[in-house]
Amino acid sequence: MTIEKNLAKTYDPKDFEDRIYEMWETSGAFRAEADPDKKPFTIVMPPPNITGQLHMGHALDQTLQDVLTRFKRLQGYSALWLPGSDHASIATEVKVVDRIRQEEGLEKEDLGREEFLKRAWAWKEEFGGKITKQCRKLGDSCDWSRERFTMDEGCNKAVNHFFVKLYEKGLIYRGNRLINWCPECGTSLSDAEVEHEDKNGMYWYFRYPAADGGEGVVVATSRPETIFADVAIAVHPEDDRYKDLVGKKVLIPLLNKEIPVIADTYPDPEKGTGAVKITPAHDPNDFEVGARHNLGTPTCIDFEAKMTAAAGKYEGMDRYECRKAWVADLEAAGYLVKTEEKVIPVGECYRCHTVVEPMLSDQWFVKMEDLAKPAIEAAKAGDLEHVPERFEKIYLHWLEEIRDWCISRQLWWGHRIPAYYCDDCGELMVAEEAPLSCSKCGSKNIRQDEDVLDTWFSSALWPFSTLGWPEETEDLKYFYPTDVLVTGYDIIFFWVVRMVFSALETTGKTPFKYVYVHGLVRDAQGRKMSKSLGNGIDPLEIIDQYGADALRFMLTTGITPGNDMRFKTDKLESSRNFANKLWNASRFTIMNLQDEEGNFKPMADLSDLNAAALKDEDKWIISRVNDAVKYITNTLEKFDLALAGQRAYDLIWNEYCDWYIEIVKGRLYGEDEEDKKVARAVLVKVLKDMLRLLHPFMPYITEEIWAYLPAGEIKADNPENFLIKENWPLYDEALTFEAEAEKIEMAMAIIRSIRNIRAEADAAPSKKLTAVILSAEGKEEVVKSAERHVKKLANITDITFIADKADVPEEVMSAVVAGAEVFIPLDDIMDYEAEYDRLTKEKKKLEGEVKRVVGKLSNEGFVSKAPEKVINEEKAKQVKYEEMLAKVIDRLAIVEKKVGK
RNA sequence: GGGCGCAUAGCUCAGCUGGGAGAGCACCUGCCUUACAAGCAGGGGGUCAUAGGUUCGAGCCCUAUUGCGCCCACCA
Repeated sequence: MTIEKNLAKTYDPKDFEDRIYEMWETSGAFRAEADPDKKPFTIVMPPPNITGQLHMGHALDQTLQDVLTRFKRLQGYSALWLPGSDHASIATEVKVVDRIRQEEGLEKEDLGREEFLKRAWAWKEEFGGKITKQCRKLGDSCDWSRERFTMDEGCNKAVNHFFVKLYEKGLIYRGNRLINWCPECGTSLSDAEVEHEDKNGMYWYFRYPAADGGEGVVVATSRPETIFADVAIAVHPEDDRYKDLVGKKVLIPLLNKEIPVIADTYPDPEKGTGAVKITPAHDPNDFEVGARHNLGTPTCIDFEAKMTAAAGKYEGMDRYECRKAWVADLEAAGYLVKTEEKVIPVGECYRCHTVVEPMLSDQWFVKMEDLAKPAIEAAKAGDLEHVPERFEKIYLHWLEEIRDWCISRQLWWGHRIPAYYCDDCGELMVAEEAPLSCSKCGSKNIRQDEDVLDTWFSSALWPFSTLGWPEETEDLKYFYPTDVLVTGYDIIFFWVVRMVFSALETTGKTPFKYVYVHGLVRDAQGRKMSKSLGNGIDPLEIIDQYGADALRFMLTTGITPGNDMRFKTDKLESSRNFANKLWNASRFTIMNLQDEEGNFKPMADLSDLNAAALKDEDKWIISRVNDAVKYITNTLEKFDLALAGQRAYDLIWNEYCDWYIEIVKGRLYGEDEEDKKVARAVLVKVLKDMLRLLHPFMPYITEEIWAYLPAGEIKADNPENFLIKENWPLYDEALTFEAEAEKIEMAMAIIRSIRNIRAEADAAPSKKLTAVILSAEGKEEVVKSAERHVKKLANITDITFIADKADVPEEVMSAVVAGAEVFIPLDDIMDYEAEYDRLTKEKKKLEGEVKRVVGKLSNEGFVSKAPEKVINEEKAKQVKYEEMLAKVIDRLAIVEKKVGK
């Protein structure tokens, strides 16, 4: 491969992003091995659904993971980011059913289970890999050689093993219970899969006349269509209004069926009429009451949400149509006492948003109480930490309130439940492998349970099933438990909670130490991105337009942990511009390293910084880098990526580009050959450190630039020299050069003040000026050291340093900085009005500062109670501001005369 | 019914354990200065939602209030 000598003129991420990704991948840079010489760092990727397209949520989620992985990899960890995808039982089945309907005009039942599954697998082969290909565009540095699928052989084995284990411990059971049923999807749902929404609804108050001809009782209901399955009316035992009715019978209106009035503590006398109709088959509370009183469980709604024969003439009607007709009939017959409009919380299927029907049905359940307890304790003991902390509350609350988990689904696509029934004797067998004959009667007529498992049952095992569990593999020993799980707050219940209790049950350890929770990416108006709104933004289009690095930087620096973010293009543009800035600064640096042939010129040896002939600005920028190293490392360790990224931005743009490069230009274009070697060496050293620091955020551009720098001895075909495998810079106390930094900061202050004077006095930047600088006592040397920089960066031809106020020339504009006073003679274009305005403004500002500081220091309470350090700082400020203020007032007196005020 | 988050510059948001209010974008002025106009230099702009409280000191801690948003909850 031939290498251009310098970077392309313009930054165009399309030129290199794909090429670099391929280079990383083929060279095995993402591969992580169980290396005993290194410490492990592990993240398992939340597996995207095979049905999905990569959306902004993935982009955020994955970029966060990639930043952490790359950071740890640079730090020398054996960093494993394990990718994969999820079979997404319901979602995929729906898609495949749709496809078969459209392409073949068939329903899944027409095909039969086996044929259907063939289609589903074909679908997976065809589209399942799409999303992982899209991940590569983002720059995800995951170990693709370990890519897994929640329904692959290993995962299936883990699922069966886990199921059998729980069954044998009595933690999985089969039961006939009320479950959440989605009539549209035709399957049961877990509690987590039901979304609650407040809807405008109605209470209907109906009279249930007494069987003996009395008035009976009035009952409120929001679901009149369930009346057909009423088995009793319940009242509170201490409710005096109904005392006489208890034990008697009332009639279901119109049906004239007798049901008893029972006493139970469930009804709340304050609510409704205090009397409640009991419909055990269609309401969870009623189910409990019914069970307590042995009332039976008649049904009036079927699995398609249609009325059963119990509804008489309404049989076959949709539940809501029936409601309308039935209420009308009741009203006509005079049973409707009143209605009341009311907001009613309704449970909906999280997939299709059909209103869920509580249905009595045979299902498999995980008994949660014993599993939840250790998961609660782990969080309380700190074995599991949520970032930000507040999400622990959500996690705990859910676990504390948890009810048994319904895990069977009436679907075909998924892990089939490893339970078998003997057709002859009805024996139930649960086993990892299908039994050949009945363990009880020996019959060969064995039939596997028809249902599949909740998708999340297999996802729950993801952190260890992907590493080989239930086998005790080397990988499992080395990489497990994982370090951090990165995910959105929206799936804490679905997934995080279940991973934790599953892991504690099987491996005895929390599956990860940290749960790093992020928010949602919303559109520019703050709305949730959704298919129905059509406001989703395709990450691939953004990458195409701005480059993956810009997108990544925007996503990772635009967030506050745990909070939602808005997707704004201005932030994206600013990220792209930042990449461009880095590109150009690098181009400048490389250009100055090379001779005409493009060979690198000699550079000073910086291995011993104290021995090297470093100038103030060299030491200053080295200090700044060192400071950034500390800050960025610390913030990344705390998962505060945004702060880390912003510090890198400041370092590169404000410190390196705006100041260091501008200062160092004079030396690069100068005569001192030895000093040029130093300048070049520092330029590269600092650039390389910056590239390392930025690499986790912007991996492509940093890797591309790296390949053009000397002494990585970058050969694009030598993977050992890739930036991705470099070392993270280390903070070094010895690299803080305070004295030199003070000098550079003085120069910067003086330069800024002169530029300000220029702007105020309309003196063009190209106009050459001279300056007179008066040093404060003790600051002479520091001020003098600014000469070279001020001349160069403020376009000053000559500077006179004075120590006596008497030497200040007559016709000047002036500015006060801490430790010095700057005077610019502007004889021909002197603008005293501007000068007057400026000084007045400056005076006001300083007066404010002085007032505040003096106020503080004259406050008895402050002086006696504030820490000494703070007091000393305030005292120093007082001296500084008073000195500056005095100077400004002096100047102002002179200028006032000039303008005649 | 329970819980949580947010309210800071025109916009989007930072602001770590309380100690001189910041960034990006937008805006105004001047610059094609030999890395970069996706740029450079300079500048304007904030009673940190409201009211109390704690403290020598509050954007930050406590209480209450208002507004917006989110989550949980077995829906008579």
